[in-house]
Amino acid sequence: MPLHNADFVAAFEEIADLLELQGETNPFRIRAYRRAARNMSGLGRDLATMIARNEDLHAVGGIGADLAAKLREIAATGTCALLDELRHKVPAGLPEMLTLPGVGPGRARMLHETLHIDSLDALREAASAGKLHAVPGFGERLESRILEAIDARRSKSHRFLLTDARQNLEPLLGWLNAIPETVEAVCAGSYRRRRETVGDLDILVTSSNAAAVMRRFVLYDDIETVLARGTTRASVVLRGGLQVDLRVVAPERLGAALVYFTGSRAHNIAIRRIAQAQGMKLNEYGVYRGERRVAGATEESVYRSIGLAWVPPELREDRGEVEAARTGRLPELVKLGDLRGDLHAHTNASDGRDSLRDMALGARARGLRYLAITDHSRRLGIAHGLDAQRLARQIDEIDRLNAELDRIVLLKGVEVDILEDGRLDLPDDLLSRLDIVVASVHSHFGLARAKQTARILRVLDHPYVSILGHPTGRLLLEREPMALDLERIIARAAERGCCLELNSQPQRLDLDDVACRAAKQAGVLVSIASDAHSRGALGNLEWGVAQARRAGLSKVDVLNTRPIAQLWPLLRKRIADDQDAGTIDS
DNA sequence: GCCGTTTTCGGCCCGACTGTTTTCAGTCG
Repeated sequence: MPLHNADFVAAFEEIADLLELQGETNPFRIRAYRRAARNMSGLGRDLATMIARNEDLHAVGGIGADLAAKLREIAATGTCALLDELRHKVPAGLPEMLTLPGVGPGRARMLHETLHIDSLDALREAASAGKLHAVPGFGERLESRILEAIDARRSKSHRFLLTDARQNLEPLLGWLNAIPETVEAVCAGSYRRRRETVGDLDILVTSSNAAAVMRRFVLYDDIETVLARGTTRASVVLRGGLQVDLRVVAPERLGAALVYFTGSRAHNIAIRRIAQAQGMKLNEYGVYRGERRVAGATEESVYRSIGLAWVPPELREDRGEVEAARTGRLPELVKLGDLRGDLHAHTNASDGRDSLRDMALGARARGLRYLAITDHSRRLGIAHGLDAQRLARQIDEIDRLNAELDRIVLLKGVEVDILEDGRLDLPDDLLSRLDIVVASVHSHFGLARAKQTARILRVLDHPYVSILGHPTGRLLLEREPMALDLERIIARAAERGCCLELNSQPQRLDLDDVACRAAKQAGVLVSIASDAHSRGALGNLEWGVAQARRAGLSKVDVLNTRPIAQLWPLLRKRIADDQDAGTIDS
């Protein structure tokens, strides 16, 4: 049973947690495991394969001889001696206590030593019996906060889709900007980096009167709990369960504060080390050489002062962007305005809400020059999928509309279902009449990895498939991605000239940023597609573009940045290749 | 435990806030 990158990451994270709980005195040893885990999770290559091929793991970053040996041990046995030993030493149940606010390794250890608490249940019981506040380092307030956190944990998930975050964010920014003492309120944090889900909102307010802003902030109607409140910083929880961290800074420090508050933590650490190496100090107030402040008003000034180009927020994950910023090799990221069209949309012929015409006009209103109509195929009964006759009629209808409409072209397409064995849900002679075929999985998500991979590889080999739709089938916060060997799929897509979709529905964002980066490196074009089921949902493209930017994609890496004339050969390339090879009749 | 414009040994990001304390450790971002 080959392990996945997530398994190696989990093992190292667990080692780090257990080392902390065990009272490891060298914090840098713990940090080494966490850093290696983070690098592995953003790798975009299959670690088990790298290990099997005896490749140099040093390239992952943060992995030396010792950690490399542990990875090989884990690959071979599923675990390693150190992990086993630590699990034996540290009571099970202590690691999950680390996830509670206010409980770190020190207090978790203390709880176990004094009250023999070794699970959340035991902790809850002790807290509600009032036994906690007698423990050194604990008091009544911490006791009740822990109790609340355990109960809240049971009812709420703690990450949010970007769209849900935005619904909370916009009115709150409005409220903050309406405070007279506010110069400007802006969003930072993982939302600004457009991570696919966010755990909280980080908001930065510039003002020369922090106290006044703080007083007004905590009066915001939607606040359920105030977790912390200081002179320049506060944390609250909104009614929907979303945490908001607010920071007030002087206007002339906005740049440094934005860098600091946008993160990621890993990126911040990386750039602070660079500052330090040059004899400077970087914090949320500015860049300092000795006592002298040399930068901080703008983000550009902060990066420039330590010899870096400004890094777009989406790239700030310490995945190579710092080195790229140092050497002038940052990619020019794709922008929403670069998209010339959209290659995945539905109408009311299947499960969409709007008509062909409305979808066409909606796309045109957004400045798009083409829109592929890709309704579902017959197999997806629940979506009223099209059979051969209905699809043939839709093709004629699109021809009529195209003759009538200007400044927008509809492409004739389908989102054809991938059957369990990798065959498609519509006959080849019909698919051959279409401009574009998006093939997607909507069933049998649970196949074993080898079988699922073979299923998808078969699809990529199909002569009429232009794009693999939402390749992993994941639904954020709901459904895990299918078990797939993405490295092989990307390699095959490259070989066959097939494109991969970055589905822009905020609950999909599929492929993710790491896989899109791997696709780019393999030379596979990515289709940023709305998968809109209504005219309004064409706006999904914004979310997809953000993930593409996180992946470091440029305009040239994205299929649908091309004008329509350049699109045809890319959609039909493999048919041409196969015709050249004589495998298909002209 | 990693790693090197400085270093093969000695560094390893930096500051705010809380709670429990009477000066600071632990936690968090």
